[in-house]
Amino acid sequence: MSKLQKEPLSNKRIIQATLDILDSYGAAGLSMRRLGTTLNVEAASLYHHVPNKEALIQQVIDAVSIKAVVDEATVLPWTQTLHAFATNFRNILKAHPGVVPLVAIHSVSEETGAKLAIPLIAAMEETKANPEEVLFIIQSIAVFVIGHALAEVGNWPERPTAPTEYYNQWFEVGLTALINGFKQQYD
Amino acid sequence: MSKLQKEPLSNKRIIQATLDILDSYGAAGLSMRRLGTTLNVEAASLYHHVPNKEALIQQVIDAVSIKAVVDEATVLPWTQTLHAFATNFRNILKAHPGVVPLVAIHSVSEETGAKLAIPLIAAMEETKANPEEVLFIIQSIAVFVIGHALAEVGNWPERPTAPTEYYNQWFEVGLTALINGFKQQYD
DNA sequence: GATGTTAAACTAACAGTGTTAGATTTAGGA
DNA sequence: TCCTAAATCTAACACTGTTAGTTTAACATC
Repeated sequence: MSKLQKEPLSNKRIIQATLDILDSYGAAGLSMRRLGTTLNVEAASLYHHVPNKEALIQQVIDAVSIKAVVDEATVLPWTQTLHAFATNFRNILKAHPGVVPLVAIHSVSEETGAKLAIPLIAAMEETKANPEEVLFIIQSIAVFVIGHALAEVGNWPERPTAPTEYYNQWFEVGLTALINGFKQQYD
Repeated sequence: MSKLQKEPLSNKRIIQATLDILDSYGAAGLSMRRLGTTLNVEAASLYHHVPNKEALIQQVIDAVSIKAVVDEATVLPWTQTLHAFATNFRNILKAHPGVVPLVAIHSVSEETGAKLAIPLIAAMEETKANPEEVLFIIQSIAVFVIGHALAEVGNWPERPTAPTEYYNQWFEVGLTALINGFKQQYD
C-alpha cells in the first residue's frame, strides 16, 4: 500500500469539510466524529487545528458571510445597493441551507461584520440618516434576510412547506417594502 | 415521611417546567434529564406524556406564540394593528429569551399560525393587497420580529453586545419603515 | 545517515445527551 | 381483596463534545 491521500490537515480543509457536511446533512448532522471521518482522521485530531466546535462554526459562518460583501466600486443609488446586498446575501445563504440556522443564532464576527457594513455605509453617505440610523437600516435588512431564509430553509433538510416561487415573491415584496420605507424617510 | 408533592405529571406541568428551564438556562441548557429532575421524576417517565423532545419543543413554541394573538374587537387602522402585533410579539419573545432560537428554527404549528393570522387578515380586508400579498405582509413582519429578537437575545444566556435602548430604537425604526413601505403600496 | 525535537495524529476514556424495552410500582374499579 | 391498566423506574444503547496521555511522523542538526 502506498501512503495515499494523507495531505496534511489544515484550517481551510476543515472548514470546507464542515461546509460539505452541513450541505449534505444539515446542522443537526454535524458532529466532530463525522467531520473526522470525512477527513480520514480521528475526531480528537481536529482539536489541534480548531479550539472547539463552537469556534469552528464561527469560522464557517464568517467564511460564508464574507462572500456577501458588495463591490464598493459599483456606484448605484443607495436603495439599489441595499437591494443588491440583500439579494446576494440571500442567494449565498440558500446555497448553504445547513448554515442558515447557525448564522441565525451565532451572528457574524465583529471583523466580518465590519467588512460587510463598510461599503454599505459608504453607499449611504448621501442620505439624511445619521450614523446610528444607517446601522439600523443595514441591520434591519440583514435581519430580514436571515429571518426569511430561516422561514424557507430553517429546518433543512426537512422539507419546506411552500414552493420556491412563493418564497421568491415573498422576499421581493418584503424587501421592497422595507427599502421603500427607509427611502421615504431618509432619502 | 408523608407522600408529598407527587401531584400527577401532566402535559401542562411539563410545558411549564420546560419554559422555566429555558428561561433559566437557555435552549442549550434544556435536557430531558434536567426536565425530569425539575419535576421530581425520571427522564424516561416524560415519554408517557410527550412523544419526544422535538414535539415537546413544538408545544412550548405554540404555547408562547399563541399569546401574540391580537384582539379582533379593537378596530384600528391596519397599519397600527400590524404595529401592535409586532410589538406585542416582540415583548412576548423577550419575556422568554430561551425560546427565541427555538421559534426561529421550528416555526409555529399550522393551527397556531392560523389563529395568529386570522385577525390580522381581517384587519387588512380594506387594503389593495390580494390574499397572497396579505400573507406576504404578515409573514414579513413576523420574520422581522423573530430576526430582530434573534439578534438581541439569540444566544442567550450569553451577554448581548449592545444596550437595551439600542435594540428598542432599532426595532422601532425598522418596523416603522417596513409598515410604511407596505402602506405606501397597498393602502 | 543517525539523532533529537516538535508537531500532529492516535487510543482510551469521561461525562453528558435522547430514547427505548422491560420490570415495578401505583391507583381505581369490580 | 383482587385485577387491570396506567404511570413511573431501572438499565441500557448509541450517540455527543472534549481531554489526557501515548505513539507516530516529519524535519532540523550533528
